[in-house]
Amino acid sequence: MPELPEVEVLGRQLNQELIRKLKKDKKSSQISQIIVSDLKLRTDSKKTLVQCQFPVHVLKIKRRSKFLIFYLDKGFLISHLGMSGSWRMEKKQTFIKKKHDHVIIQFSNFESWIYNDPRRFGFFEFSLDFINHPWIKNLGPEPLDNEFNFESFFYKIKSSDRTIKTLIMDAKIIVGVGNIYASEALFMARIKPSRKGNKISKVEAQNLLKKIQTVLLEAIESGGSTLKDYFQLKGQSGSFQNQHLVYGKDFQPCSICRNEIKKSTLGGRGTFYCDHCQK
DNA sequence: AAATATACCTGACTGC
DNA sequence: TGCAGTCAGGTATATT
Repeated sequence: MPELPEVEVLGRQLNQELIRKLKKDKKSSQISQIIVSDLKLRTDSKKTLVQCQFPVHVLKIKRRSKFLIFYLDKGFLISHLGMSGSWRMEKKQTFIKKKHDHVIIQFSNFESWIYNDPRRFGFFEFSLDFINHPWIKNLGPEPLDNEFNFESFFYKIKSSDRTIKTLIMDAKIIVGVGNIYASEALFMARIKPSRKGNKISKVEAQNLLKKIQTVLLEAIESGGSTLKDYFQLKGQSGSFQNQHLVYGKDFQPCSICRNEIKKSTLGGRGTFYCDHCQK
């Protein structure tokens, strides 16, 4: 499900919730325990959690790439939603458990944050140092970072024989762009997804970066895209799916030229584009 | 070096 | 109704 905008929205909501907790009383941001189901996610969460000393306070929650990082007073919780993960909150100690609840963060005031993930492609680990965590340390730059280095981005593109869509979905080159927003940004930039990186001009790359940033920001504004599994903290859907221009629109008319939107496969992923508008 | 396949999973949907 | 096959917002690794 979740690409940068969806994770960002969730992170902001969790952080807001944390601020609300902190206003109430200090103890409400204190985690008393974390309960993990026996079914493994991508990795064995339990193995890493034995290092976590309870109780522990949550200080803030931030997104890095498609990961949510919970900053604790000692260490970090690192969460990734995979394809079908979601977080929800429960106010009461005795809440109704749902199928595929895999992680329960229980606070000292008995409120909980629960991670649910049918497909279990998600990821949840405790780590003393997230910067050097194997899944974090090789990540490329954030597209919405003011310090984003365009020259370095363009160098990686122009020196590659790979298709531009796989390049912008490569987290070593730029993080947060998944299968939906890659198709959307390329359409907005009028670039065919199958173009090779070394055939992209500097001006095109500049424009593409701008469109990536635009589409991500707009999606955040809309609360993300909800196709099926993505929900916000209190179960709300995002609405950006209503603004998709090409993703999932094969056989439908292009919003610009009215020719049929096409679907192909690149890097094993469904890819949507307008053959007429995108060069 | 890059494209492809495989692996990790469940669930929704299609066609017979 | 059931059963097989396909596909899905991700990512790492192995193989061609």
